[in-house]
Amino acid sequence: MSDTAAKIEARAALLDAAERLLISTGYAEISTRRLAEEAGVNHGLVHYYFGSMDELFAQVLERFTERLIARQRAMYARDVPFLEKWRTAMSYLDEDLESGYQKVWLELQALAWNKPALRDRVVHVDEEWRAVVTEAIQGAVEAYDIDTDTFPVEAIVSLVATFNLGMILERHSGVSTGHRELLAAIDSWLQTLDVGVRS
Amino acid sequence: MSDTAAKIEARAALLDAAERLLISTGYAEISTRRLAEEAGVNHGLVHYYFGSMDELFAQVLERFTERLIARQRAMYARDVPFLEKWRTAMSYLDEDLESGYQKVWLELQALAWNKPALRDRVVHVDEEWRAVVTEAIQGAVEAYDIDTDTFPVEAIVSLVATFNLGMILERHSGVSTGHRELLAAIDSWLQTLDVGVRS
DNA sequence: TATCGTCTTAGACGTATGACTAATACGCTT
DNA sequence: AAGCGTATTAGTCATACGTCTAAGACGATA
Repeated sequence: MSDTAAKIEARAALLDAAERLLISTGYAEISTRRLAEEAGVNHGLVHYYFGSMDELFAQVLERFTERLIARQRAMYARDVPFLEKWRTAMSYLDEDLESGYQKVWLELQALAWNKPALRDRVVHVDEEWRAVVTEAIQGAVEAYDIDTDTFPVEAIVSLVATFNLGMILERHSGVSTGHRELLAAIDSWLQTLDVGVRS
Repeated sequence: MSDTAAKIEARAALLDAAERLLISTGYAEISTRRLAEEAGVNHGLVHYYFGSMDELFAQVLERFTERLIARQRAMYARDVPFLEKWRTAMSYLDEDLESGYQKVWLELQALAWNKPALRDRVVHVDEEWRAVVTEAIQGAVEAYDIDTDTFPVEAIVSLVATFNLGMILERHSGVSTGHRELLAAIDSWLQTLDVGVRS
């Protein structure tokens, strides 16, 4: 019925263009006209397909997130020690910085601070990530026999989620002081747990 | 010479208005005209006094930060156990959410992501906070005799700074899952250290 | 009281914006 | 090949924007 090749192409072109512009210039400087020009498409199509810029932005984030959540789940599903999974996850932090995903995510959060209608969409992305992290941490707690009396799983998950988010934010603001030291410290702590479990 | 009462008043009115608007609507929806209206001032004064909106925004953040850094230093200077200082610091997190400071800070970070000229100003604020936290953590490490072999002070500072930032960001995006549990876990861990030192 | 520099105002300029519309091109189906 | 529904286009509309300017009000100084 709908969804002809042409329609899909124009939609994708707009989403791709929005993704590029979010990464390079941020939401505040994206107008329908500029976006359409970047996409090589008539500026009327933005409203024709998406109804509003906000809807389009939300779809950019969701599309991008979908890819990475899939990658993350596949990575954590591997049958290797948690230490290795953790290291891979931390290397993804750098990848996702370079790919621009983190920028897209931050831009949409910033947009949602002032647009209640977008809040739920952004919260949902946060929840997806949290779910992935929770499974991973749950596995680590069991594998490494971590004591959860004073530090329950939910607290660990929250700590991991927030310090990751904090690092992402700091990096985009131009600060990375102590990140290397922090990650090194966590890594060596995990090493002791890993060695303990192997012996 | 300059700095007559009137000049100071108009400047302050603009800074106050910008602060309110940053908190309520975000930087993207603040035009010189809207700001001037909110301040009850002619719209030409924005450029007359500040030259640009960016400069004005930066001054809003710096003025606000100055107050809170002073408060924070005074608080940490008290002669009480670190545990109590920590609890006060965590209660400030809620205060600063309600006062709008965190919103102002986040808005300026978001603005700076796409305006390299603002970067240094925002980084400087981050550095001021980091300096305060570093002193506090340094004191805690000595008072509670914390082992810094695997977790050096710089790593601890980075952890505290990033997870705080992450919590602030999550709260503004409408997420607070696990925050209570995380803070409770840290608190009870600090309690064990505090008790250990008193005996 | 006259003067002078600063503060403040109103308004004009060209440009860009989001929202919308009417006309046209395209590509299926029949 | 004709017809029809969707995709696409160009263009209009009032509005708001940042920037700038020229004029006027104010208040301290002399």
